[in-house]
Amino acid sequence: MPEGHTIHRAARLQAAALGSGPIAVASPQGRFSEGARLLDGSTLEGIEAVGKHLFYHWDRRPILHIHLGLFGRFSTFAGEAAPEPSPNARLTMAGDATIHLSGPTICELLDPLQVEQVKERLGPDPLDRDADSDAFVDALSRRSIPIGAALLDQSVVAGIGNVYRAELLFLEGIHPDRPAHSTSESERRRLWARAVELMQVGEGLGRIVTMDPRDVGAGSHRAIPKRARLYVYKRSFEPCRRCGTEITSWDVGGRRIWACVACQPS
DNA sequence: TACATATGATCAT
DNA sequence: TGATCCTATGTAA
Repeated sequence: MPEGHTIHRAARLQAAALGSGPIAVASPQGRFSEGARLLDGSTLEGIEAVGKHLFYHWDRRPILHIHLGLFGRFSTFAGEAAPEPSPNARLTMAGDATIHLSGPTICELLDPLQVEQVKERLGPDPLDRDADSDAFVDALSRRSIPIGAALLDQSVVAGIGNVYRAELLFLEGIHPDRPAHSTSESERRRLWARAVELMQVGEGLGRIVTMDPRDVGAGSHRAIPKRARLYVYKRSFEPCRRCGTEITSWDVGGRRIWACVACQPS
């Protein structure tokens, strides 16, 4: 279930869990056997997250590039013996902890130049402390596509996916069909600030929670019932949590989006 | 058992 | 715009 927050969290937790010793790398499924052989027994120098991409840096080995896509998943086993990996496991890494990877869109080895080329295609990442928010604001001002589509374009902003785009546009009161360049500069700046805020929450919790506690009732995010974490995503025909208007959904940029057209006027 | 669905992205037309 | 790749899960049959 990967938007950028999942990826950054994985980088942080996996680096800590795997430890600094040699890592046994294998590919039970076989489609990454060659790469696994090359990495097997090497030590990990760090895991870098950029948008939805992960880069594993090893001691004198090529860089492992992973992108989970829609279906990719990690399973981490620490403190207990890891179970046999599923026959579909593309990659397993065993150090202090064991990690199984299945279903990634990308699992490949790259040299540093190729890594730079991947990064060059990405816009600023709200989870990057040094991100250039002006680049995001400028990119939106230059696009005539719907703002709902622009937020999914990873060259505009890296790490936002279908859940965050719908929730961000709700929270900022912006109709998803509005052309990106029709938004005001202050709307664009607020979108960025909100993305940073929401994705940091998501990184910390390991799931997407966008509701303001004031709209929920009280208590910590952990106490928020499953059904009450999001304002609009997948809530067709249900009442808006702010105004009661029925949530509607339609396609924007090739994906389903949900919105309250009363709170998000066109 | 089968089908629908999913927080993604690319490529062909 | 549509087809395609990748896997797991939940619901319907």
